[in-house]
Amino acid sequence: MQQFPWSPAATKCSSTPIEPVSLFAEGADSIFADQRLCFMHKHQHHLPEVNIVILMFIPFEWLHSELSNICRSLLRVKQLHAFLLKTYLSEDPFYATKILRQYAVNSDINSAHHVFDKTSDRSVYLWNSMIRAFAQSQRFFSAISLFRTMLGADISPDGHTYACVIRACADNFDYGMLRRVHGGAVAAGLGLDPVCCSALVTAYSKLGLVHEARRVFNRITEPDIVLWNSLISGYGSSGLWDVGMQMFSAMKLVGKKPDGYTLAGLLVGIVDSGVLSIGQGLHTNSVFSPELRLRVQSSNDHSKMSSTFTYLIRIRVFCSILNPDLVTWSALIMGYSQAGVFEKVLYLFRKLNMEDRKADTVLVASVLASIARTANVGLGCEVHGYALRHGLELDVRSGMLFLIILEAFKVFEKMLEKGLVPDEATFSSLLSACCHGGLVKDGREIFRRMEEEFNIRPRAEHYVYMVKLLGSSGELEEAYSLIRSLPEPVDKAILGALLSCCNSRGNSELAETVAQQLFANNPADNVYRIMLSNIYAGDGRWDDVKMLRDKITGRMRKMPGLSWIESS
DNA sequence: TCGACTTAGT
Repeated sequence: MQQFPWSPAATKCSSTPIEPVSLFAEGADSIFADQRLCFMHKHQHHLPEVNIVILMFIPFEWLHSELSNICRSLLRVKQLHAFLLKTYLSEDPFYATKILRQYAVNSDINSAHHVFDKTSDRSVYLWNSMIRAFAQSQRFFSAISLFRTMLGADISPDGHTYACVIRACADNFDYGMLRRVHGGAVAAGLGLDPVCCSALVTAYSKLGLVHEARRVFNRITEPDIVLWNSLISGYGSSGLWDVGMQMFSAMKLVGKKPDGYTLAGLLVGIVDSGVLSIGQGLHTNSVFSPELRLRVQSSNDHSKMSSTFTYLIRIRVFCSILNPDLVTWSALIMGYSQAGVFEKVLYLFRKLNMEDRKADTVLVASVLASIARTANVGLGCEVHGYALRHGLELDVRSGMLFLIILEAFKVFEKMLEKGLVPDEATFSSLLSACCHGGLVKDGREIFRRMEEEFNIRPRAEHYVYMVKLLGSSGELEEAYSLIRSLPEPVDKAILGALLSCCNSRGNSELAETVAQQLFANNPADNVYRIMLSNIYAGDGRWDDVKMLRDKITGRMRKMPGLSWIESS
């Protein structure tokens, strides 16, 4: 960092501490045109004996915003760290915490730990950030052991400390540890701490123990918004979105204003439950009437429920929230998209745009993929146009497959007309198109013709398409019998496709059969470990879950959600 | 004096 000569402004004011801003105002900008302006610490006791020493030509505002924004690269964090080390600020636990967290964000846990070690004056924030860094990088035992060290240190853990550890327990599916830490929090007098309790509610929900979550919630006399949201999300992800709706009403009754988290929690539950994919029929305005809710709860015949119902819920909920974030928008848009209410999808897309928010690639891709199921080219083009205008086209090509759905069969017919002979690849494309469009009947027909009419033996990829196509439309048994007609060992991609369908359709019995088979033949494959552990979790077999999880390394240690546990 | 607890999707 280049040192600048003393500025006239600085010498003039040298007898009294000055704010960087006033220094700037006094015409220093010409001198510091290139290098912002000099700063000094606001606290008198930090100042050296000389009245003013210019340490660096960087303003606090800049430094703070640099430290608070997430640094995109490790190099940048290292530069900032090196900069701080040249100043007395590196001793300050506040700045040490900021740097530590930036290292953690960039997955450099060793450097984060180094910062922690080198900081002698450790605030609760510093401890918590280090514990969180360990937990988020899946170093569960380091997190717990640091937590234990903290218990013996001369600083007391607070609600956030316990929240970090509790979350780590849930992420690690360690129910026993969760109970112990919960007990510890109560013993430490944090049993009613709002932050700690929010984490507990989320953790218990994540383990499929939403009733336990509710018990934690019930002990709090005046739950804050985060606690409400945690519980509502817990119900949503546990398949009990209707209870979530009741909590939502209760929440408004006591005057708590819902926010984006509330809505996302509700919507996720509704979307997950598949209620939205149900057709038309019932028309009513009394969205929250007990009568209607009863009807919905007691009805197993989902076809009686209508998109009107969920549409009204959504709009109501949405309007009651002032400033929905992208997660909320996306949850809503995805809900409409999956429900097939595409005019709403486009309406919200435009609205999102007008509010100066930008849909990200995942949202656009998801919407396109789900429009693909309707094979509506016009809509697809409109959304695709949106993607192009926003420079998202590179990421959404998978969503554009719907065009090939429609075109594939036309091309195929033309091929035959011209006397061309289709080959294996031709049928791959056709079956792929059927998969994307959910065209079960066409798929079956093409698969049959392929062998009978054109004398082509299906390869593994053709079976994968068929299994996906059948499985995702609920024809699990048919998919399984197709597989059983094959000689052993069955290609793992085929079995994997069926397993994935079993999981998403909630058929745990068949899923376990398939998973065991896969697991036996492919012991090194993490994907099947995760799917299998998901099944074990559903049966509360936490020891089995942990055993599998311990063998998984890297990014895949993050487990999928367990939303079906409570409902199954 | 400042930070932190809760949410989705190909």
